[in-house]
Amino acid sequence: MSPKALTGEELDLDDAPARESALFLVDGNNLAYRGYFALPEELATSEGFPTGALLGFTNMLFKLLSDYQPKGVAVAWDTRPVHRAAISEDYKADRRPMPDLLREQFPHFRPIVEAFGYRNLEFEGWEADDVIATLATRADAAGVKTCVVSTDRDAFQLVSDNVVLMMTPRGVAEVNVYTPERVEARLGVSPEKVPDLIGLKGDTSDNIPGIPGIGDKTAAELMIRYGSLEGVLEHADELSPARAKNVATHADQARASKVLATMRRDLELDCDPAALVLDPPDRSQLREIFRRFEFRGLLSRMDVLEEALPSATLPLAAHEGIAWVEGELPRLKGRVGLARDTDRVAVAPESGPVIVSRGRLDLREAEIVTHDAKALRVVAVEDTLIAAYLIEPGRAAYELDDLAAEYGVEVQPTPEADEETAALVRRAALPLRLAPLMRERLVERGSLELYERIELPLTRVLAAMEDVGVRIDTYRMGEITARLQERVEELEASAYELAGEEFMLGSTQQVARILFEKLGLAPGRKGKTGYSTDTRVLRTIRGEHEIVPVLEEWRELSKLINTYLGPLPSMIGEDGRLHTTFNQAVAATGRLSTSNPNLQAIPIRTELGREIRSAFVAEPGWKLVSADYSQVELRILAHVSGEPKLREAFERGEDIHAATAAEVLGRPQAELTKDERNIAKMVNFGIIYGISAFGLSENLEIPREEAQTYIDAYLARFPHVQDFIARTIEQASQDGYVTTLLGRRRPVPEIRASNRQTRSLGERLAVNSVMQGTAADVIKVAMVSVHERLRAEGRASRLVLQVHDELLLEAPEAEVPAAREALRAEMCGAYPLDPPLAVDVGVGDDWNQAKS
DNA sequence: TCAATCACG
DNA sequence: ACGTACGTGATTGAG
Repeated sequence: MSPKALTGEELDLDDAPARESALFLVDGNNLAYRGYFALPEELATSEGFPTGALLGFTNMLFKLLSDYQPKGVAVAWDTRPVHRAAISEDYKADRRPMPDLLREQFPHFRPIVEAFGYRNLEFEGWEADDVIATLATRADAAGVKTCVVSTDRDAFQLVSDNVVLMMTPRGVAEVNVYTPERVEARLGVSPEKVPDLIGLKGDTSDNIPGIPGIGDKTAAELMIRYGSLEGVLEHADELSPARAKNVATHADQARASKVLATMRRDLELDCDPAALVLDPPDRSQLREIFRRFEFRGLLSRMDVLEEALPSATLPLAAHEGIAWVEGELPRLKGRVGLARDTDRVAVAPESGPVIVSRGRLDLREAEIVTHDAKALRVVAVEDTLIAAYLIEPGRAAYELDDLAAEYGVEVQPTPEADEETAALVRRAALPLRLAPLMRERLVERGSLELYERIELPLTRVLAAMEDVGVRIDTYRMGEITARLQERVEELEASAYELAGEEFMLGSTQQVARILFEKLGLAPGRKGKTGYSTDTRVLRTIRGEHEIVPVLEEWRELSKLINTYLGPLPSMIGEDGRLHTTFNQAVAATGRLSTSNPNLQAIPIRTELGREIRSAFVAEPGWKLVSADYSQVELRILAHVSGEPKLREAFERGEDIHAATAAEVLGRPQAELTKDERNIAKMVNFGIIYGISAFGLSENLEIPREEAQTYIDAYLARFPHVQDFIARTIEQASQDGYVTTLLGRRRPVPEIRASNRQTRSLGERLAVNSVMQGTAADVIKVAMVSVHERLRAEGRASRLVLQVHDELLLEAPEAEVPAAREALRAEMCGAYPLDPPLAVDVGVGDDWNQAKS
């Protein structure tokens, strides 16, 4: 192929290819100069401020938004060109200084970019074209349709299947757009050969010498004949004698010119093209700018922008097909997305095809980015599940596809694969694209530390705990079950006899019918489906009929059998241990939860419950060590409120409920009755839960007025607590969220509801989340520290369970003292609270013993 | 699938 | 005059 039209005049260079572009990368300096030289120098405001360059520049930015529906626009600016200067000393020296008229206008370019909702990019030490080359290359690799806006001839080399080049041949009114075919038609060479071409012919505007006497035409002919600059130099002897001599003498200069003309495409810039998403244009700001610079034409066309609103997000493609790997062990490096299904793994590198393998992959040198690292049992540098949870705790699910849609991230479909494989590939590729966007959100929220220092490391700790499990004494459990089973049957028979009929004791509706209709007992509260028969109702009518205590006991026993004694033994693994699942992205407050089985709800409050708990045992020769925080939430309350009376009571090591009662009643602790202490205890709980008179009255089974007087008395005696509650509610109503001491944020939209009931709920949530959430933060820090300390000390001791304010550890007998100390020290030192954190540690052969 | 109940913190 | 204590998970019966 020969160069058809060296000027580009006869070529069709319409802008249709640019209309497919999602991302526009603009060389800011280039465009500023372009505007300056294209428009009359005397263009100025009525007060004489020059505006020519600004107008040309602004017209172009306006055109991008109005004509091309971009998803993202970034304008790159030169900084000191230290890197380029190192290659050619002349390069910098030869540059003309910026004309004064342009210099005056220069400070105004960046604010204009911002007003359009575009991004300004500047990277210390790099020029705009290198930045653009790097970003265009990354976008290309990711499959993002990109348009580079520059008149720099170097930029031709960036054109590819995904990248087009937009040039403004005269002024900025007209645009030419280059695809690879058009570049070849214009220059006679494909884009990747552009540096060779410029190396030969030079580029006066960029001070690249090339070979004197070789211009567009000759350079193109030579390139077509020999394929590359090196090829031309090698075969110089085949040329006419005069030209051969010329080429030979300037060979080095040509090689240097090629280097100069080669754009740096591999800068280590901290910038993801996917993050260059448009903000909506700031119309009032734009109007203000247009008015100030007297851009009347643009002002009158403002309405065009209304229709040109960009879609909110920049879709991004992440992979180029699939590479199948069988039986090998490829060693992967760098950031990779990772996903797994039942028998295959998929690994998505930043660019290039996704690897799908049935065999094992060597990921030791890879930085894994994934969704739910714990489930994959890998250590990840990014976990989009965890990040999404921190950004938005309390949502029902964190499906990768949902998140992708919400963040506007898309990956290339893989039509060559079956549905299952395509989904697997997608799950590997998506986290890689999502993670940087989520990271940005975490930074905005001040939750990055929480993410990196606590939640991410915690995934490994939890995985280890799940794997270890907890040993069950099945014999002891079977014994209890048999005993209870017998008793339950007795109770059932007895209940039928007392009721005069057989009925389902597990049916609240049938129980209600028996109690309140057939036997005529006084009904208590009612729910949606009828009268309640819950524990508290039964307790109040316990003396009224013999059947009631029977029902109460049946309830307790059947609960224990159905929820624990029955199911647990069948869930024990081959290792004789129970393996729970820790859920790190469920609780809105930041707490963990456990499921299958829920080992955070193992009984303890009743004697029978403690018996069940004693079936949780240590391995022979080992011990269970239990450490629980003493009144963490109230200590956190004392800390965040700064209430001296509360703080001092903790400092003195007092029984906090007794101390509260004594303070409120104004009497010495020694004189308090059990009831008085219990009331104070309930009030303390109430404060943590976000107190309400109704709630307290329900719980203490006292009139609401009385409950209110307790609350009033409490708040009067602890004014800092009252302040804290008021401040927290005020803050939450303002911000719509509350934050824990370690930067965990919980949105509380309820607090702005117009419905009073919902709003009250929001107030309670706000107050409670600060304390419950901070307590969750604290124990998570402790878990990571304990785990890492034990590993660093080379101990066999290991964490096995977490129950909100308690850590359970299993230790070989010889390690018990060290394990105890590790727990105590790391738990107390997890956060410098005032009053300080305190823990109670116990050791035993079973969980019940360890707790007493 | 929902409501009620109850195990835990 | 409302109707709530905060956070979980598992089981059961009812529709």
